[in-house]
Amino acid sequence: MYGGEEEDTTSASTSTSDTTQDWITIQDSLKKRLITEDDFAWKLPQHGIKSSSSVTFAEQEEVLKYVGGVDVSYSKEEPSVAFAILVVLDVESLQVVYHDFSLVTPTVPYIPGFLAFREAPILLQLLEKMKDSSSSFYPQVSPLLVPLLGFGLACHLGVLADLPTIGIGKNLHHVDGLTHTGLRQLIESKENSGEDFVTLIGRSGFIWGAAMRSTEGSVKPIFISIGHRVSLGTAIKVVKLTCKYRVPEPIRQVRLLASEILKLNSIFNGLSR
DNA sequence: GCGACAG
DNA sequence: ATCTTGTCGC
Repeated sequence: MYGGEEEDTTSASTSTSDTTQDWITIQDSLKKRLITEDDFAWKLPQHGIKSSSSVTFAEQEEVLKYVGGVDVSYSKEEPSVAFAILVVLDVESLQVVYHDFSLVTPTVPYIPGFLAFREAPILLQLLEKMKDSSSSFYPQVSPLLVPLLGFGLACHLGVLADLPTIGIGKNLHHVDGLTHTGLRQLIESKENSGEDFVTLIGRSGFIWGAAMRSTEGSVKPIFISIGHRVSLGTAIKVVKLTCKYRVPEPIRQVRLLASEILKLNSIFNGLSR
């Protein structure tokens, strides 16, 4: 695409390029494969209760043990350098039991609304590499740091990897009538409901997700949305299990590893000039 | 009117 | 996204 075919960035963005048109088509086909209810073999771990005496068949079901965290981090100084990172945490100890990363050169541009086309393929590679190696730590579910969106990275990667995923946002996006003040009012009206989360329903009636106070002391909520193969109710329970601080541990740990890797990379660059 | 609009 | 030290507070 050369002269005269550039995207109009000055006026209202009603124009869409050929690539984004293709992406919309792909997105629509992935949407059809999205499963919005619980569809997995494991059950949530029992909290505290340990019956050593009576072990029934029901109790021998697979229990959730490994929760994944993925991220793509970009080097500021070197635009051709990025890292895709995967960690897996043991849900009981919240310790990292597996980590892997790959150096990637971003080729797909970042276009708002289409982040998944840039990041899902490289994250999928890490998951498939892990699956191919028959690692016993392969995640049973993975939260991803994404805001509440209709069909974002969490859904996109979930479908591609056929992995149960959960969307985690740190901020509220003003869509479908959801506003900061509206949320504030909703929280106040539900203050004595005994729940530590509120369900976010848009003007259209669509359930976008939930806002949850993830830690006792935290004022600012996190925003939980459906990814693939996990219902909102289950998503909330899984997130609660992994919240030591406001941001769920799998995401916090993958971000910590990301900053370490970027730091080392920048030191390495510094030595060679 | 301006800014913000996942990274 | 990426860049950041110390500092305040529980």
